[in-house]
Amino acid sequence: MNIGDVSRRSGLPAKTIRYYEDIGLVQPPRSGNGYRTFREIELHKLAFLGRARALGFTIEDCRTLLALYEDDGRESAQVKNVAEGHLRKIDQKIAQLQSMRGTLAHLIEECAGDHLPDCPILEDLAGE
Amino acid sequence: MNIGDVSRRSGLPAKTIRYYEDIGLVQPPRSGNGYRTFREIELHKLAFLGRARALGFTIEDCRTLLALYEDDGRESAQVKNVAEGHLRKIDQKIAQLQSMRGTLAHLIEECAGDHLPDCPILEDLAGE
DNA sequence: ATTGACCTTCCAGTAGCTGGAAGCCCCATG
DNA sequence: CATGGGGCTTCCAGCTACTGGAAGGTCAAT
Repeated sequence: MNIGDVSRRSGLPAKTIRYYEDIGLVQPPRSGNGYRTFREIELHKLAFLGRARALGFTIEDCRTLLALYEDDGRESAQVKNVAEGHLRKIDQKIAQLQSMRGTLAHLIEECAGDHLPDCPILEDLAGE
Repeated sequence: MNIGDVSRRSGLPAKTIRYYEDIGLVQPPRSGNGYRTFREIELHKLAFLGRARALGFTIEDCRTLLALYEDDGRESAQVKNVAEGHLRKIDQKIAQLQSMRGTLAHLIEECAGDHLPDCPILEDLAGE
């Protein structure tokens, strides 16, 4: 399998796959012409990475999760720990965005949005 | 006012203030020794930027908002338009995060988090 | 032989800073 | 007057996770 096939089958852009090789997440062997050749195992890892990234895990988290996945001696507590840490980060981000959203939506409501220059949004940003 | 004073009064790190000068958001004049000298107007702009950034506006949005703020001929509709665009982006991010959160929280619930290797989180990432 | 779709590497850029090095400047103290 | 400490300067590199593009090699079909 060349990179294009893997890209199609994993849903990851070829550029991303090369990048993942660069940072050591996958190690596809090379064939005589220098092309990367992917086996099912690499495809599987890339699909794993794609799903983990889709859940918002950082690359470093992905590296950890992949290592745990391949470690038969792992304890599910280790995995859960990584996931819980990530969940907390997500919750923080949601809270921050919702706080911004609240302020912003309020300001937008107050703003006439007409042809006149008076604008409560700018007034707020200017500190009244 | 030197950069340290402005940093204290605006709450922005000195590094950030220099960066904002770099990208043309403020233009503090220089005194004989090469130091930036800030007047009230620059401090005011920086505080404006700090508030806009705290609401999550991008630097480019900030640039636009600052220009509108300084333009007496503006129409509040222009400001509202920028704010509404930003609100939509925030809503998209919140939705995405909440979707991730949902999946992740579900997986975490399923995971025993004990000393055994069996882990539904990893199973899900591996595609079952 | 040539075309076109692949593949390769390498460099640069994205957003918004942040850290650190090397080196002036200014004021206060001894 | 020398020295020390804090503040200021510039410049370069690094962070996250890719993405775009250039220059060039490879392969299969016509």
